[in-house]
Amino acid sequence: MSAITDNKSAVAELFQTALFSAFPALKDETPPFEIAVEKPKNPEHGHFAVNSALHLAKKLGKKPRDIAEAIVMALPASALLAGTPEIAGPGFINVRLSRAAETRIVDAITRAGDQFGSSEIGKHEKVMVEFVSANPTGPLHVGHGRGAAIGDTLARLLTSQGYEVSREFYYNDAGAQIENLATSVIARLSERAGVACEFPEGGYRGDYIKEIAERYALENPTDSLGQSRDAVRSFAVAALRHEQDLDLKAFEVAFDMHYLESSIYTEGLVEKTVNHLVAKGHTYEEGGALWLKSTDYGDDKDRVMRKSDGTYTYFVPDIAYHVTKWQRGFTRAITELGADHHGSLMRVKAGLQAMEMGVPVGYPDYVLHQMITVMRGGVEVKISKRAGSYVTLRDLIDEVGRDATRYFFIMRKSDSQLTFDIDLAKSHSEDNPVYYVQYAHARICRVLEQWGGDSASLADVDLTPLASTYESELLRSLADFPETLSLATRELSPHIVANYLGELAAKLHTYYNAERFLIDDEALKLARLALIVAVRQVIKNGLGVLGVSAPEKM
RNA sequence: GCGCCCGUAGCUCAUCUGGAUAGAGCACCGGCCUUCUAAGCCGGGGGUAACAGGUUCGAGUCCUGUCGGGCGUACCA
Repeated sequence: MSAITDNKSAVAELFQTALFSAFPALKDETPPFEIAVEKPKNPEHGHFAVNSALHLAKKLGKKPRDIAEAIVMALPASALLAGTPEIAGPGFINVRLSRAAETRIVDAITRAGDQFGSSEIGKHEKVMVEFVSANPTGPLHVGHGRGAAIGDTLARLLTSQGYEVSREFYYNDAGAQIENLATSVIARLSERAGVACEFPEGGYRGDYIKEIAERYALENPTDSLGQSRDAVRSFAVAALRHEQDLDLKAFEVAFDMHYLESSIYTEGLVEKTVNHLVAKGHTYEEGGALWLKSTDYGDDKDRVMRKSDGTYTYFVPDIAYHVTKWQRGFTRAITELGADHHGSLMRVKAGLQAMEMGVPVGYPDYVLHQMITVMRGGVEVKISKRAGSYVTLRDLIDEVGRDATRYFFIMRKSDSQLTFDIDLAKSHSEDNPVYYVQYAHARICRVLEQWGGDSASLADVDLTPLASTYESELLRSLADFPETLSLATRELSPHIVANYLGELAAKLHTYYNAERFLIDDEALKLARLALIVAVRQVIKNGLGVLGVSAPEKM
């Protein structure tokens, strides 16, 4: 529980008392009318605003301003408030906190430290975040990178809010893509051995296929033509999985579980799922195929589950996989995908409902991310040498670093398109949003270093000397941090955290440039240092949620 | 055709469960280096929130329609 939540709910409680004493009849309503306290955008409107007078105007048949006045008159005395709240505009009541109430947030941050901003909202509910889930058919590309950054940040957010989080990677290691991979490697093996062969239509053409063929031939001299298709296939999959693991490690994204699509087949879950759906009566046969009546559950057309040739379409294992999530006890599941997969959402949700096994409507939550355009020197970069047709995650990490890559991937709403400007991500200037935030952290470290005292000794400093508008602005922002995290978690929107940090850093830089910290007035100096130590803590916690480091020097 | 997402300053984007005069940065214009980092600061111009309706005391935000952009819409995975 943070101090500002205390302030906000304390203000709400105060006004609730006043409201009921001014208009006792409201208490008898079911449910009783509740005061809503909000934070005005404009600082001139105080710390909090109460707009209940506007809501109640019609109900009470009075003018909003008269109602507001009656409420203010009925307010009990409180140390929380600075002066009498004023009535403004059409009937807003603007509340200003006393200095003591306003600065409480600094103590709260000091006490909570790295835990500041976390909560128990999740009540240890088990939630699975599935993300990346790339086919092991090539190096990870920038889209996977965006998915990795978003998924991992969501997992961190959920953890901070008291959920029990499990990260999972779903490997599509079965099916046509994998056969295509094997075919491509075999073609390169033939080529390498000087055997004439046509490269397969739609095969993977990146240089990495040649590398794999080269290694396979070296390690399997008796099969340098790749005549053992099974051996080639498993060699290639293992090699690419290993490479993807290394990329993710460099990105500092770790998974608790890798779920193999092939295990869905080997464990017979496909048949089990189909039989279950048939038994529940949600299927029919037509044209030799077995169809799911997904239109009964909101899909725009029915879907084939078993083709007339007897094989299953891909979405059956998708359903079976999501069933396992539910059966493994994940009462919440988040599936992070590229937006080009959005066609499968409705089918999976429909399939899960048709299973009639108590899965809540809307399960799982989908978070989709839009395409990325990579820019360098003002022109779009489309190709990496190794992968051939796309830019790899590794290219970005190697060129701009993990911190900038992660930050850039999450700083925009995931469902809007992202332009990744490599020059910007590398630059050490305020234009670079990551640099700007990290620099704020380093700058505070620098001031403390110059001061030379022990920052732990600032814990009990008297904060009442803080009086400038810069300081009020910072206090206000600090108080917003817990809500920012809970909002970002609720909305499954990591970019909210990045936006917050950008604003906090801007306020810090403005403060830094306007006021001096190392001054002769000892009381004011210590108060200011205590404030910026709190700012540093919040920046560190915020960057931690994004998986970005908070450097002490830059 | 149908479904999903998007449309806010010249550009990139904010605007928290509907609130008060829609905000930042870049770019542009004008000032500031004897300073804890000029890797910076201060000031200025710039808007019919795609468009048209509706709900509301109040709409960029919710609903409907139109236009524009992206993606999807296989007995492909």
